[in-house]
Amino acid sequence: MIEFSSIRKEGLSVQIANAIRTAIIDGHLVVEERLPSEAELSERFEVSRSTVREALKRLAAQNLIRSERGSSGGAFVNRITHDEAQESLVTTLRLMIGMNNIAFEEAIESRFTLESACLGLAANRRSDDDLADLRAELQHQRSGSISDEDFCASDVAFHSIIGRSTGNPLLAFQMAGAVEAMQPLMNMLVYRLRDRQRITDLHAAIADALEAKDADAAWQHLEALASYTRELADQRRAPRLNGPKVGNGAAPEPASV
Amino acid sequence: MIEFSSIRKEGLSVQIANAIRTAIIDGHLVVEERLPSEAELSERFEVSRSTVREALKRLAAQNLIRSERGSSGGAFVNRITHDEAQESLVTTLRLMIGMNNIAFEEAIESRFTLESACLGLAANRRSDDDLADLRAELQHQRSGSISDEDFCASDVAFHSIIGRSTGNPLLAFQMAGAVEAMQPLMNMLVYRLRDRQRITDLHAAIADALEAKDADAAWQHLEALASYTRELADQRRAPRLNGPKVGNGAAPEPASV
DNA sequence: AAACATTTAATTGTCAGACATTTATACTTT
DNA sequence: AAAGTATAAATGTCTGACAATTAAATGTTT
Repeated sequence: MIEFSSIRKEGLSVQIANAIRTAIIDGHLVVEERLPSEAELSERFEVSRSTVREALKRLAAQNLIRSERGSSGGAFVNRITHDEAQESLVTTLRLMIGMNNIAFEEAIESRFTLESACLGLAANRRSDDDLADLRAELQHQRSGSISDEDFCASDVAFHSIIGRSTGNPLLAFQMAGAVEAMQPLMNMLVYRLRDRQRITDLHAAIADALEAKDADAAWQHLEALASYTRELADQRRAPRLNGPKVGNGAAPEPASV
Repeated sequence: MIEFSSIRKEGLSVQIANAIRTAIIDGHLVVEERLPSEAELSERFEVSRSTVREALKRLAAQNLIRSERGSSGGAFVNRITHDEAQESLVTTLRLMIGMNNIAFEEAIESRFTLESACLGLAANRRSDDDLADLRAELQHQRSGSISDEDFCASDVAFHSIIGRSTGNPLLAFQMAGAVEAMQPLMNMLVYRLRDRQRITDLHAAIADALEAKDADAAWQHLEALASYTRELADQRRAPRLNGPKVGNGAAPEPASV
């Protein structure tokens, strides 16, 4: 184990959390290594066990460590899973969108910009498996019986697969995170049946272009999809201007479609 | 305030944290709203104060809430600042890179792919202020006296400004996060003086292209920068194969396959 | 009456010690 | 040898107390 230097100002638990976090990120504590027990840490830092615990909870919330109970238990440096990382990414992006006056148009633009960058790579690299996955989602979307929620989920999946098709796990990660983070926004759009049809057709066109490894065509159809999304967003807003004032603004969900 | 439904399995503090987190993300608790005091929460959830505290610490670690002391203190739903969000993004990306076998090439590709997407927008939208900021960083990079660390920091700043030049705060956010997250990787590259010169020249070429609003030229120079970065990375690795064993071995680890 | 000082109340931060729960290991019994 | 049992070590939770901080109420002086 390493020596933690002593502590001075600001909340004790915060300082302890920072000390350990730094040790992890700087690599002094490697993945799966076990930290000293809470009792030992509290002696080492000369604080009570509760204080150490609060520090550990902070780190656990960031997925940096994981606590196991029992005789050979303790706190271990966590090998973060892809899912945990993605959840964390999504949370961060959503907070960023929700609390920093990000306009709907900006969010859409950011997402489609990222996706169009992915498309360039995906068109050259997509595997047959990727293509099959895309087709599977398309079929799902075409089945008229699925709910709005399922349609949106399938939409998220479709675009995540495009990210995956780049063959670059980091790009796939960012792409999937962005798409999922914006799902609540997309959910606000009313998907009438006709809209679904149009969207699914554009998805199909993109899949075709990827199959043909035709990046230009893929871009063109993605651009069409982006415009159409903006159009739907405008439609949803414009009529309201003359209509009755919207009660909440947050939860649209017009009764039934 | 809202009613929290009662709790059953899994760690109590985790459940409580989840309950409150959900309330925040779903908008039942709005920004700057004050949560009940720890004492009240512990009554409401029928757990001890320590348990509630650990839950709150978890949320605080995710920047979801902030605790203030004193008479009118308490836990408040946090309006996350841009910097906090970015720090969180950077941490997540770094964990993802460090713990999920992301190759150097993949990281570089992801970063330059994102940046090239930004360049297209930035070429049309960059303000004169953005341009001035880019020039300022260039001048800084040209002053031969700065340290390696400062050079890297300026490099990060330069590319973040490109993200900002898109005029899209969300893209800027993602771009800055990606660049900063990869700084440790870039730092591994030895920057000889000649390298710096070359890099700065390419930066200047990009800035010129942005000034001329010439997206194609900007892409071309960014591509050159990407290639050069890959080249440096290769140089750094290849000679080692015949040389003495590397002390640390933090990155490679092909030892056993 | 206004400015300043003091007390008070509410709230989070920390501490200490106890008990409950979980889990691996060592031991005992069959 | 296998199965069951005790044991020890660790985290999870509870309880109650005190310290530190802050805002507001209260009191005091000019």
